[in-house]
Order: sequence, then structure tokens, then C-alpha cells
Amino acid sequence: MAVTMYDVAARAGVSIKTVSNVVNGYRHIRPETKRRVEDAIAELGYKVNISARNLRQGRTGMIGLAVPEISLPYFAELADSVMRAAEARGFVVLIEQTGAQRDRELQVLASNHRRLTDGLLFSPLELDPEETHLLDVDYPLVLLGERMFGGPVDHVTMANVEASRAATAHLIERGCRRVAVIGAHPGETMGSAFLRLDGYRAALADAGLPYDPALVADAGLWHRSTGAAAMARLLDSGVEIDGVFGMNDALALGALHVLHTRRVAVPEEIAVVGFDDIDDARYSEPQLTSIAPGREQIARTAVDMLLERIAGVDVPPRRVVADFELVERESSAFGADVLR
Amino acid sequence: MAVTMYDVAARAGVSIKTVSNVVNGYRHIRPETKRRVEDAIAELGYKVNISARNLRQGRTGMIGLAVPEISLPYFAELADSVMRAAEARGFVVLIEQTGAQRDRELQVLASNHRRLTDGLLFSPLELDPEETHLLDVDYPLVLLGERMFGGPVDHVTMANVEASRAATAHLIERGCRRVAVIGAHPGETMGSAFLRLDGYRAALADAGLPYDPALVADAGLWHRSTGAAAMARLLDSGVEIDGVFGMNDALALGALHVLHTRRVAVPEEIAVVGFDDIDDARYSEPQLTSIAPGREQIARTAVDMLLERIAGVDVPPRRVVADFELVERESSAFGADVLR
DNA sequence: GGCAGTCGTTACAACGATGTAGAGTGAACC
DNA sequence: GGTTCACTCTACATCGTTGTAACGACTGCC
Repeated sequence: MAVTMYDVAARAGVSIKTVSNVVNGYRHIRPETKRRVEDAIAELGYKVNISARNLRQGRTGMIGLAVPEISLPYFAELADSVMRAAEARGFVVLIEQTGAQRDRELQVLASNHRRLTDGLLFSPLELDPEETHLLDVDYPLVLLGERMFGGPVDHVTMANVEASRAATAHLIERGCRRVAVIGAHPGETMGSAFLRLDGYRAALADAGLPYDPALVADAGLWHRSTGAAAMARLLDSGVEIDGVFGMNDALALGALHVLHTRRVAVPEEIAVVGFDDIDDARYSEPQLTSIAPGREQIARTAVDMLLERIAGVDVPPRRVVADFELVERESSAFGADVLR
Repeated sequence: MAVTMYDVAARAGVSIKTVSNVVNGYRHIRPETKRRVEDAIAELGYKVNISARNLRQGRTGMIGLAVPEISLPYFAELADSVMRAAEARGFVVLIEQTGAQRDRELQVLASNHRRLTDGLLFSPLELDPEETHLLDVDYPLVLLGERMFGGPVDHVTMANVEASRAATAHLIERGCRRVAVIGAHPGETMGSAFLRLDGYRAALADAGLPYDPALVADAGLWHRSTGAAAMARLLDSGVEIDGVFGMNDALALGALHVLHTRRVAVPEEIAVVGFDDIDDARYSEPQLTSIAPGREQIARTAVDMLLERIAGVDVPPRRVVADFELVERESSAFGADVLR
């Protein structure tokens, strides 16, 4: 059937180990021998059997990336960054979706695919922050995102609290006094929702503004639709609002949609800030001010950490917080410079 | 190091082949034996070594999916659908990005990863329609998208011409007489851009309307930004326009953005229709009328075809055209029902 | 000229699973 | 009562590669 090293070796008149050596770039080979082997490889169209190599080496050259949903823009862009970073280091990425379902997250951790990958980048949404024992696995693991940061594993995270604080402070500096926030997960004491709410409250406190629960809108899934629904609820409640902090861009874009529909001027009547700086933020109407959470840096750092673990580096669990940046656009601009 | 079948066999007091039989659900095993093996597996935490199984069986249980860019919404949603379809059939998907670069597309076809997957779903953008010989590969291959449909392989495609015709006809029915189209690739004689332009022209002809090249806007990459730029060019050109057909939703959404900025009423002054029905189409302002191209059906069909090829089905190349649907929303509605 | 060290190559075992062939039971059949 | 058959299990070879050990040839050095 398929061409193997034996075929190449026979054709080139050398041993299979020499073929292997050529394929793997072993130094000490006579140029003449190398040429003969390479010719034979080309003539026969030989390709290394990766399964055999994997078995022999005990590695697969693949890493897993488990995210809630690949079609959520943030995770699509994260996956993109991770794939590029991994590829640059000679690794392939196997993407898995958890659908933000607890049982699927558990499955991902224990699945057979773990024997197929050398390690896992895992962005959990539903696992309980206290279940850190679940993360005590026998393969290299690096966490992404905000949950369970007390766990026994490496963790790459964004500066949720600080960035939310900066986003909220930005609105306050622009003159907002009644800043609503969309995306809260009531009852949680960890995770992005909790942390971003924390940053929001900190900014209010910094400015000496009161915290008003009526300005906090829940949203389980962080989609445009839930953001739109939350914004509608806020408006219908009659509470006074002059600024909105969306815990992610999808929520904020959903909110923008409702504000537009209801003929509320943005940013004049209500200014809006999002979080994630997805590509769409540049193309909304008005363009959305957002927090760029350092996605490239997160991807690179996480891949590097994972590959270090795979290589056997044995140091205590590390935690990296990526740099963020507030990207100011129209949705929070004030005055004559609002529209070009 | 890792637990192998030998360890399990020793513990259960059976041969490794019996362990293998239990793991693989072989029928003729005494319940007592089966229990002992399963207990041993549980106690030792044994997991099958997939690399070894792959080597022995000559299959990997993985299929490749090569798309231009995972962060383009259409492809993110397609990847989602493909992963679900594959998973339901016991396969894992390995995603690769070509970045819509010709050399990367060639690479994907010849890459070592092909020995890692049992087959490939390939959505080419840049390969020349005449280079069908490039697709004469020695592994199962199913094409997605519109290019190279004369090739020697299975192909799953959307009804580009018919759907574009329907989209354009929809605008004409709504009263448009000067329908612009955004996304053309001048010089091409195949591919989505060519086909969708074809459908556009067919609809004009059906309605007895003239084809005016001044209404055709080129856009290499189908992004929001290029759609916005093309719309701006159309408006600046001074040509009369009362309808816009965006060859995909990103282009149409970019166009909407510009129309909004320029204070052009949609749909009253210019009606807009997109193509792909991505999630965002529901959340734009106004909501975007679009063509739903049958993504789920495409994913399911393509995966099924590929798995058939992998299983060895030997029939002539097949071509499947998915069903489409026009989803009417605000951007092409007329009259009092425009806004809720 | 002898010794050490490098170079180029080879033979062989090993990675961990599964396919094949067949051995040993016991039940069913004529 | 012997033959057949189904059942249960085992021994062994095998998938295609790479790591290890080792061998002969050559170089450089004293």
C-alpha cells in the first residue's frame, strides 16, 4: 500500500535508519548518501507516517484547545491566534467545543482525545471555581480565562478587574454619572462576570459614585441577543442611565442595537463601552469603544507555557495577566468630534 | 510511565488481547472476565493509546477542515456545523487555515498533516479552476465552496447562481430598478464572485432591466471593511442606486455601515440584501435580509460523503447543491412595517 | 605506528495497540 | 459416542517509525 521507509531504503541502497536520519535532519550523513535518499523519497513520493512516529516518540505534535463556542467572535479570534502561535512552534491545534456545558467541560478534561494531544489549553466557563481537584490531571494543562484561578495549573488571564475599572472610569471621565453594566452573573463569586463587575464597582468607588443594583443587568450567555434583551429591560425599567458598560462586545453591540432602535443617541444621551475589541467593534454604528485584552499576547503566552510543560519544565503553577488597552471610538466620544 | 494494556492484563489475570477485546466491545467475553478487566481498567485509570491504535489500524479518526480564515463568521459557523456532524459520527476535526493564500492552499493539500487525517474537507479560494490535477490526491477529499467544480472529486456547494438571482429578484420585486452589487472579482470565470454576479445578471435579465457595469463594485476580500469601502466608492461615483446586493453578509453589513454614516435611509432610499445569513445579520441596524445557504446541510452532507470515501465507497465524483432560503428582514422591507 | 576521537552507517529492539490463527472448553446434534 | 459448532481466550506477529549500541573507516596527534 503506502510507501514506507523500507521502500525508500531499498531504492537508495541504505538502511531504514539512514532514511530516518535524513528525514530528521541528522547531521552526520555523507552528502552523496543524503542526495540518494532524497531522490528516492521524491521518486516514490514517500511521506512519514505520523502515527508511527507518534507512537515511537510518545508525542503527537498536537495540542488541544477547548473553548465554549468557536463561532463566538472572541473565541474564533483567540483560536486563530492560538493556531498561529502553535504553528510557529511546529504544533497543530485540535479545537473542541464545550458549548458552555458543564458535562461537556468535564468530558473534555477526561476525554480520549487527551491521549491524542500532548497538552490542553482550556477555557472553562461552567466548572465550579472550587473544584480545582478536577484540574489535577496527568497531562500538561494551561487554563485560559478567569475561572478557577486558584487551581494547581498554569493560568493565562486578562486583567479583568483593572480593565473593567478603566472602561468604567473612562465613561465617568466623559461625564457619565449613571453607568449601567450588562452581563452580570448573579450568585457567582468568580469568573469574568464577577471580576468585571468588581472592576465596575471599583471605578464607581474611585469616583465617589454610589453603586445602584438597578443599573446592573444580568445576562447568562454573552451574546448580542442577550445584550439587546438586557438593554431593553434597563430602558423599560425607567431607571436613569447615561452610560453602559457591556461586559463583552457582543453584549455592547446588542445594547447599541436596541439604543438605535429606540432612537436614543449614542454617545450623546448614553455612551457605551464594550470589552474584547473584536473586529466588529470597528464596524458598528457608532463604532464601539472597547477594551483590547491582549489576545495575541494571551495566545502566545499560553502556547509557550504549555509547550514548556510538555517539554517537562517543572516549576510551580504560574499566572500571567496580559496587558490591556482602552480603544476609544465613537460610542464614548463626546462633543463635535463624534462623527467624522 | 503510562498504563498500558499489559498492566491491565496483569492485574485482571488475562491476556492483553482480552483487554483489547473488552475495550473494543467484542461480543464473546464471559461477563465475569469482562467485569474483572473493567475493574482493572478503572483501578489503574487506563486509557487507550490512540497513536498505537492509529498505527495498527491505519486510520486516525480525524478529518481535516481547511478554510480561509476561522474568524470569518461564515467559516466559524461552518466549522461549528462540521465539528458537530463529525462528532456525531465518531470523528474529530482538525482545522487548518489557508489565509486565502495560494501557497498555503497548496501546502494544505500536500502537507504532512494529511497522514494525520483520514480525509480532508477543503474550501479553496485561490486555486485556479483549471488546476484540477492538483486535486488528484491519494486520500479522500471533498470540496466545499464554488471553485473548481469540474474537478475529479466530490463537491458540496451552495446554489450560488439561483440564490443570488433570488436575492436580486427580491430587491426588484420591492421596486428597486438600480440595483448595485458588491464583491465582484473582475477577471475570474469561476468561484462564488463569478457565480453570484451571474445570478445577479440573470435576475436583471428576467426583469428586463439593463446591466450597468457602473453598479458593480469590486471587493477582493469579503470583509466588512472592503464592503464599506466599496459602498463609499459607489456613493461617491454619483451613480443612481436604490438597492444593494452584497455578495456576502460582511460586505452587506459594511455597506449598511456606510449608508448609515452618510444618512441614507435603509430600506427607504436604498434597500440591502446580503448572503450567508450569519448570526450578525439578525443584529444589524436595520436587520439584514439575507440568503440562508443551508450551512447545516452542507456540513452534514460533506462529512457524510467524506466518511463514505474513507470507508472505501467507490463511485464517480458527486456534486451536491444545498437548498437555500431567502430570509426577509428590515433592510429590504418597504412601507410602514419597516420598524417594529 | 599506535591510540583516541570523530564520522557514517547499520542491526535490532522498542513504542502499544490489533489481526490472525488456533487451542481448549462445553453444548448440540445425529 | 463421535462430530460439529459456538464460545472464550491466548500466543504471536505486525503496523512504521526512532533510540541505542556498536562497528568499521578515517583523521589527527604524539
